[in-house]
Amino acid sequence: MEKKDFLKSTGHGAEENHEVMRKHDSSHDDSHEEHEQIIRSKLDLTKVEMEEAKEENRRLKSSLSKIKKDFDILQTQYNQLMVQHEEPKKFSPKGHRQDKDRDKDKVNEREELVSLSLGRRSKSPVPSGSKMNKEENSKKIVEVGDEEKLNDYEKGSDHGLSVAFEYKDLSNPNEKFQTEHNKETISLEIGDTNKSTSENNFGFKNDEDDHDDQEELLPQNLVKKTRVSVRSRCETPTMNDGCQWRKYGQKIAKGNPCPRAYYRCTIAASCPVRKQVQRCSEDMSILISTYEGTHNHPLPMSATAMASATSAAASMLLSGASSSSSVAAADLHGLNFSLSGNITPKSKSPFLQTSSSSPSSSGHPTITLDLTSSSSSQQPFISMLNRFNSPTGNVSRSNSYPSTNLNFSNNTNTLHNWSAGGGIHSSQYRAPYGNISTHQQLPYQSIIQTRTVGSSFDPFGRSSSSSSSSHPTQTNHDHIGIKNIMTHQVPSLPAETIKAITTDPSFQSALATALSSIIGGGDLKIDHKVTRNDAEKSP
DNA sequence: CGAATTTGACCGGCGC
DNA sequence: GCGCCGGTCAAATTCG
Repeated sequence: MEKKDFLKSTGHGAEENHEVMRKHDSSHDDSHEEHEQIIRSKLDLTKVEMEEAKEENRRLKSSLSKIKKDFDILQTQYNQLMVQHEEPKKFSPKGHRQDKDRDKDKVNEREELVSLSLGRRSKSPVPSGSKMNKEENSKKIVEVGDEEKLNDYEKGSDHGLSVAFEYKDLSNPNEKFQTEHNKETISLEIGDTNKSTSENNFGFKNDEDDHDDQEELLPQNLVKKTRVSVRSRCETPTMNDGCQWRKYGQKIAKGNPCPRAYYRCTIAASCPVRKQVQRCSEDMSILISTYEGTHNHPLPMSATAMASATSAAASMLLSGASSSSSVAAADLHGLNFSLSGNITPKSKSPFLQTSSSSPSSSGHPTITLDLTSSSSSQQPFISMLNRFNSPTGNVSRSNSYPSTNLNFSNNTNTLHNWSAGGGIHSSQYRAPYGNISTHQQLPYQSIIQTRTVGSSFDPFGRSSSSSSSSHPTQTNHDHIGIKNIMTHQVPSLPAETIKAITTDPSFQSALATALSSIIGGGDLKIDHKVTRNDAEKSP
């Protein structure tokens, strides 16, 4: 495409050159040589430009192929997990074949739209240990849920990937021993949200009813909804996060002269997701966007990137809330994820001091992604992710609810990249919302399942385990394995969990890919749709 | 003219 | 019970 345009333009330039030549021939024979020289220099210049364009095209091609490759890898991993997760339930050869076909179809459908599920749900107050034997608990497991069960749960609406981080209080000496001597692993569950009695589900809610049902049924619904607050330097009124929002209110909040704007997701009429946007009273250049609720519809690819980050943040918050009072920090290649497992006001950080003016301080468990930067570098967010060198570990708490700060502060001004980037009308900006669960995770509802082998994650909810490589189609373990994740104390597990996730090359790759779509100004319109319904409809 | 935004009114939760 | 405050509603207004 670019090449074409370029050739077109250069061709046009050549014509002009010829015209110039003709003019000179007819009028000034004396200066003919001089003009010829000029034309030659022009031609040389054009050639150089052409070479540059070729080089640029080459770079773009390679980057595109890299993105494609990453996406393929993620797809493959997801397929593997889906097959794994269906296999235990399919005993007949027929069933197996159906799985294959279904898997095939899923690949095709996935190319249409990715429904990324990033919320966190807890299905039951019952400790997971009640259903799992100790052996299972002491192992890290990668559960691939039964799709039918999931369907029961999700009641036939659109489905996203469900990722669950489970944390278990390893009070059992044996289990402690394992945590101390074995590599920590993290349970990543996809799909089956019913199987486990306690799990954190990252998933789209399918509809408002589903959402409401959940709130009615769960004891933890007594606790306020979890929010993810994103602090970013942004000149525009709102951040471009990939979603469409409609403003429905504005208020001057106490303690902050800047008005707080209230937005509602308009991608789907019934989407319960809300967003609050407010400037920081201490630094007007900082925009605080707070997301609440879970989308009940597929997200555009550009919106899933932020969703990935915010879901990780939400998982940290909730895991942290369920852990002990120690503060855990994970330096993820410089992406500083810090969290505090305690809810004591003493753990407030300087960051939190600004929360009085932040929408996140309204009594909800809030996690903050600090994307503010100290410099005005315009490097892409991806670069930041790759560098991950933030030295600080901000921990924030708001009110009596756990609040976690994910400090993305680095040398880059990620805000500009994440924000509208100019040119996009505020009403059409793309917004980051993680599909964050709206329910508070109670400590006993979290489980960390450990095993002696590493496991891997990716932002799309896929997981793999080196011990579960029995699946014939599994091919990417080397790529996604989590390396040397050691744990010594239970309290540090949430941070370690995040570390495990974010140190995973595949995670970074996927995140970078997704973010690319945003940074690219939305030119990369890849709407991938993965809906279970569609998948099941296929033969 | 329809859609989006603005803005004052209203409601519910919470603390005193 | 009252007042404060955050959040939402909905009529009025603005915008494209």
